[in-house]
Amino acid sequence: MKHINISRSLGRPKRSEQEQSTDELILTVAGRLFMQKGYQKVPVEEVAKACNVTKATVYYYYATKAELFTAAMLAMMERIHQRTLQILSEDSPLRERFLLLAEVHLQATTSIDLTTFLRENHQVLTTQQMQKMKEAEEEIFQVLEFALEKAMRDGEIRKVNKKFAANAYLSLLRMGNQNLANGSELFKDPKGAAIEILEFYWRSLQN
Amino acid sequence: MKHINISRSLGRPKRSEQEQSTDELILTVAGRLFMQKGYQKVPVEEVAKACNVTKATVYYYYATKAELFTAAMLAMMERIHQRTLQILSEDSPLRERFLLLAEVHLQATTSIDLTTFLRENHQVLTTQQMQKMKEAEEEIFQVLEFALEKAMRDGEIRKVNKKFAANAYLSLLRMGNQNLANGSELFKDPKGAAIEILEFYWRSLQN
Amino acid sequence: MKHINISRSLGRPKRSEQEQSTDELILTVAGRLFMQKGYQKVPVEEVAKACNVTKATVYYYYATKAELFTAAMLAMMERIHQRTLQILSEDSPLRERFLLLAEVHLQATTSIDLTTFLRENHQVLTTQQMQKMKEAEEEIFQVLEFALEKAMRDGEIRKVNKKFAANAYLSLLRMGNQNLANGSELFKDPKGAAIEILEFYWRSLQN
Amino acid sequence: MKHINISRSLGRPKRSEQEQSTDELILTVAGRLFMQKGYQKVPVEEVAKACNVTKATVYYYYATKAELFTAAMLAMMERIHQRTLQILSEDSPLRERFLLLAEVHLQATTSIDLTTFLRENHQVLTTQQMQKMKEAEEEIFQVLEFALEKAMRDGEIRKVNKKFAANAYLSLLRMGNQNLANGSELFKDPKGAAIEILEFYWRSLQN
DNA sequence: CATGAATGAGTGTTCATTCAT
DNA sequence: GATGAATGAACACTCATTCAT
Repeated sequence: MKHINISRSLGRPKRSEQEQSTDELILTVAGRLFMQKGYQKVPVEEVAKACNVTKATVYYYYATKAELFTAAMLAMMERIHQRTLQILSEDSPLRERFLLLAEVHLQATTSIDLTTFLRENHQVLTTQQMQKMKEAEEEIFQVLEFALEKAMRDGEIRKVNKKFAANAYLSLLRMGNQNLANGSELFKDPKGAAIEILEFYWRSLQN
Repeated sequence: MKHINISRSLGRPKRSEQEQSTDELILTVAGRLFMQKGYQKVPVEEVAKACNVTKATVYYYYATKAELFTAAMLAMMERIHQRTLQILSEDSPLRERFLLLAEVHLQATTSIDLTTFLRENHQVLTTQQMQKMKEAEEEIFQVLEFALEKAMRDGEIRKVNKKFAANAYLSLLRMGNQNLANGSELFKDPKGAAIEILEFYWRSLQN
Repeated sequence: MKHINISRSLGRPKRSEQEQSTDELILTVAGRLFMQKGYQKVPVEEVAKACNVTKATVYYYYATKAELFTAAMLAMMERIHQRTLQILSEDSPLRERFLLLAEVHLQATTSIDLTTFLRENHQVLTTQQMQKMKEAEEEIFQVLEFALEKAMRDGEIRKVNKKFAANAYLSLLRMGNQNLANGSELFKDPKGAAIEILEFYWRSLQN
Repeated sequence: MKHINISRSLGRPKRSEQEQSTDELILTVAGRLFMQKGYQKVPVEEVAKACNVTKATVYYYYATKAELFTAAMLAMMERIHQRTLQILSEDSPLRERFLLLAEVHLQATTSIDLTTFLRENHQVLTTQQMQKMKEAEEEIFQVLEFALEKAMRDGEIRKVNKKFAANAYLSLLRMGNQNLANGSELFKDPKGAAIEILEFYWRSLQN
């Protein structure tokens, strides 16, 4: 209703937040802030200011803070979902695709791993809101599981519990993200981290 | 007036909270609550009430909420440290010790993985407080790394970056914890989870 | 787009709200809502929604909320005025006319007694707005007073302060309304209430 | 618990609000303000300021605004109850006692008639809070009804529905209060009003 | 050792009102 | 004639913290 989506260049959707409609701008900014500081530590006012609008404007579009949070997270997850889907749709060997995926996600500020983050903030959300989040999360997992399943069928990797393998993969990526985020000397750069993580992970999948 | 502790169902009451001195009681209870709900969502008042004392009493022992948090976390980490140290000090094969460690920690409500938790709440702490936490965390890691190093020297596992391996191990354990915590069907019980996780992890360490 | 009025149970919908012009519709609906919940507890938005228009539309017709309130109340009072005038214009004995008036008003959701209601909300109105209200109220009183005066002249009732008598009459009607509105067992139905009230009131007017 | 009632001279409890404990002070002031301007139009902050404390202090004693309101009203009603009881307990003729009661209440800023007032603000209260109010109101009515009943038994007045008669009496007093409050020329002073009202009312009770 | 009282600085949310279209 | 977008000013309520006793 309040959406007037005026195009969206598929290539690099980063630059020029000014072009977004106000509600989209709020969504993007809120998502960034919530991820950076956590739900509790971002007053609605801060989101508003970062968007050059007033608190009341935020409430014009999103009825409650929790709803804004939900919407922002869902949008984020959808972006991740798409990016993941796109990478895994190529037809190179799974190992290559997983490596690429790792690189991409270790570079992104928005981690693939909303899991932890959501769990922390799950208490403010209504059951329905949580449900939506779970579904969105599940979709992302399914993309991974599907790719793993195919690789098993093709004999590219050994038979494993695909759910487990998907979880483990994301878990290791999250570890990478965190070590990159804080100044740990474990990894120097995303690329190196991706390689090391995948090399380690892959051993567990090998025939 | 005597404390009349009317039980508190969640998380087994650490045998005989009544016997602890007030400051220890506060520490324990605070630790439990912070872990359950997160730093932001636990008012000092709540800690106080759960201890049958007043807010002012909490402040009598701990100058600020952040300090209480720090102290509670350090105590927790110390307990984990000790437990970990104890398990890894035995002289069975590393794989067995890691399995046991996994079992123990997947059963505990207090996860071995404070890493994530600390990162969330890191903004309220002073640099000094963070420093202490880092050190405590580091100690836990070192126990793992030491065990891994020895196993490498003994040829029990292949040569790997021990820091990386320790991180990966904890990362997978955390994944286990989370899947056990929310109702995911991935694992049915801690024991099974421990086995599956270790089996997966170990493949990456094998010669 | 057509109005799709999905019924609104409380207070019979004043036959065919759809036919009214928008400004009249707003007036009617606002009147009903203000009476039901009180000025303060009816946001302009609520009036708008109940009319299937937007807030801005309400402001298009009425410059401020207070003005809308004033207009709605005046319209209401005018209706009451007319109804009262009509009943009291008949030439049956005063007692009969007062009884009929009582019945009619105890059945109406919109009480004859705006007095109290206005007093509550008098602080938001401008002096001029209050003035108009006072005048409208006064007109209603005058109809009663006129009838009382005539009855005195005709010897139908004893000599009393007509202003006082009019006030007392409305006061007792209000009491009736309230006892009917809340579930008090004092009265079972409007008709019975009217009879009882008039019987009591009349004794004070008798020669 | 938070009450430390340090005496209370039975004679004239008006003067010297400073002697009251903070919670009592808040109660008194809140009562006065709510009666003057209505629940909605008195921000908690205003109550606080009028007491020379901060908003937070008000909330220290009363969990919500509605609770403060309830407590203040109950206290008021209790005072009215006591005053009424005291006056009606004397053993002069009912007419004299009712006259005195009328005088007293027409002079008081705090009207005997909370009925209307409560009805307006009833929507913010919980059912339980409303219940308490109703009970307190009922008690006041019972004092009146009891006196009326006795007068009937003694043949001082005719047989009437005592509930009705009590309601009517309060209704007329309220009318008096309102006409005294706004500048209506109907009454010049409380004493005169009391006399006129009682004279009118009494005719309906006479044998 | 422990507490009751008090507070300052938020923080989510509401709402009357304006204005360009 | 009607509206979507935006806002400023309130306002209820929370909470970490202080302090005299």
